[in-house]
Amino acid sequence: MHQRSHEEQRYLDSYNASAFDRPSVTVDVVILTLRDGHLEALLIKRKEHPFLNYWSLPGGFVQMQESLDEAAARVLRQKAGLEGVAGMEREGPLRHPIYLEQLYTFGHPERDPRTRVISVAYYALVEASHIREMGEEKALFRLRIPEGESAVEIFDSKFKKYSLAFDHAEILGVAIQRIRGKLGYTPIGFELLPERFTLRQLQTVHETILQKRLNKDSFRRKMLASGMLEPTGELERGLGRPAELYRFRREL
Amino acid sequence: MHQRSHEEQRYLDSYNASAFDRPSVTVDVVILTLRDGHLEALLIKRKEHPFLNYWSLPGGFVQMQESLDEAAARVLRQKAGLEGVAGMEREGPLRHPIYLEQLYTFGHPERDPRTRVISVAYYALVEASHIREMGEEKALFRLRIPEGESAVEIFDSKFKKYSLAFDHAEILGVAIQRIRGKLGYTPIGFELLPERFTLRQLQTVHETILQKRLNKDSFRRKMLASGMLEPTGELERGLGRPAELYRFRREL
DNA sequence: AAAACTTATATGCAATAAGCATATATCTAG
DNA sequence: CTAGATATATGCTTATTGCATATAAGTTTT
Repeated sequence: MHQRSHEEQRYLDSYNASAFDRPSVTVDVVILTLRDGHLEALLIKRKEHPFLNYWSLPGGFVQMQESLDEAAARVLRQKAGLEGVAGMEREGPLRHPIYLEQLYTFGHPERDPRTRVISVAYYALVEASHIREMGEEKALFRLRIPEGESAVEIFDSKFKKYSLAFDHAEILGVAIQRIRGKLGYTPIGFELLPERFTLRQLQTVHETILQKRLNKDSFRRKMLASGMLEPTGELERGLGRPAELYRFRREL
Repeated sequence: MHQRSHEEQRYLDSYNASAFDRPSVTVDVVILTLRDGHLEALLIKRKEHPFLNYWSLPGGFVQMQESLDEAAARVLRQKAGLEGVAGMEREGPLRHPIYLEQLYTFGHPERDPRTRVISVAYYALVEASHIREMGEEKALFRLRIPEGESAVEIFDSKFKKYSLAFDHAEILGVAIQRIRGKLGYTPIGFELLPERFTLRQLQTVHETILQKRLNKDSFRRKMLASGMLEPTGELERGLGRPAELYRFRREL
C-alpha cells in the first residue's frame, strides 16, 4: 500500500475540496424488461420541479460514502422496489439476480436546469415476473426505435406517446443501442428470461432486442451448439408440439 | 422545448445545490499509441501530493461550464500537448484527428485520499508521429498484460516496471481490454496508423492490441474484402517486395 | 377415434468465411 | 546474377449460416 509521509499527511489534512466548484452527481438506471414480445422500461413519475409530473428514469444523487455500483443498486431498491443485483448483495437463495451494468456518463452542462448535474447512467435487465405491481407513480412503457432512426419512442399500454424528463429519452436510446450491440458478443439475452425457458422464448428475446426476424432453424442450431443451454429434461406444453425447457449454463 | 411555469421558475431560483454534499469530478485520459510493435501510454509525473512524483494518467477537474467531452479534450491539450480531437474542434486541415471516447466512470469512495473524487475516464488513440517530444514531466510507457491475467504491467524504455498513482493502472487495464474487444466490431485500429499504411502495418496494429499472432494470408484477404481499404497506387520499398500503400476509407 | 391444425425439432444443401499450406512476384543486398 | 527478404496470390479444408424440406408431438375440431 502507498506509504504516506508527514508532509503528505499535512497536505491531505489541509485539502479543501470546497475551494473548487463541483457539479452534482447522480446515478440514473434504465430498467429494461421484456413482456409479450415488447421491450419495456420501468419509469417513475416526477413529484417535484423541474419536469413535474413527467415520467423519468429512476435516479438519485450519489451519496458520499457509497460506490457508484452501490448507488445504482440503492436506486433500484428505493425507487423501483427491485432487489437482488447480481454479485452485490448477500448471496442468499436468489431466484433471479438482476443484471446491472454501467452504461455511459452524461455530462452536458445544461442537462438539468437546477444546477450542473452529471449522471452516471446504468442499465438493468430484469425478468418480467420480478417486477411487482405498478401504480400511479411507476409504470412500464413500451420502447421502439423506428427503422433508420436513432431516437427511441416511448408508449404506454394505450399506445399514447410520451416525452421524458431531462435527457432521459436519450439515455434510454443509448441503453437500447448498447444491448443490441452487446448481444453480439455477450449472452445477455438470458438475463431477460426466467430460469427455465424454451428456444422460442430465447429467440423472441433476441428478435425483440434486435427488432428483426431471425431464422428459426439456424438460430436453434447455433444456440444448441453454443454449449450455453442446459437441458432440464422437462417440456412446456402449448398448442403444438411440446417444447423442451432449458437453463442458461453460466460459466463459473 | 420544455415550457416553464412561474411556480417552476421560483423553485429553480431557490434551488441550493450546496445543501447536498458533492464529490469532486475529474476527467482522466488514457492516451494510447503504438511504436515498434508495442502498445504505449503517455503518462505524466505528478508534481504534488498525494502520490508525489508517481507517474499518472493526464487528468483534471471538470469545469462547471464545459461538457465532459470538452474537459477530456482540454486535458489532452493542456497536459499532453495534443490537439485536434475528431469531431470537436474547428474543422481545419486536420492531418490526423485524434480518436477520443469515453471509457468508464470510476467512483470508488476511497480511490483518492484527499476527498471523494469520481473520475470519468476516456481513452484516446493517437498515431505515434502526432506525439511530440517527451521530457521530465511526461513520457511514453510500454504496456503488457501477461497471459491469463487482467492486470497491466507498465515499463519504461529500460524495461523498469512502474506502479501508477491512484487506481490509474486499473483504468489503463480497462482501456486495453476495451480496445481489444472493440477491435472485433469497429475499425479502431486505423486510428493508430498514419494516413497511408501497408497491410503489414495494419496487421501489426491488430497483433499488438490483441497480443497474439494473426494468419497473414487470411488477414489480408479479409481486410481487402472488407471495402475499408482504399489503394493509393503508391508503394513502400523495404528489403523485400515493395508493399502497396492504402488509406482507410471512412464511411460518411 | 380420426383428421386437421399448430408448433417444435431435425437434416441436407449451398454459399460464405476463416485457417493454412503452397506458390509466385518483386524488390534489395551481396 | 544469385541469395535473401518480404509481399501478394490461390487452392483446399473446415466451420458457420441461411434456407428449404421433412418429421415429430402435441391440442383442437369434427
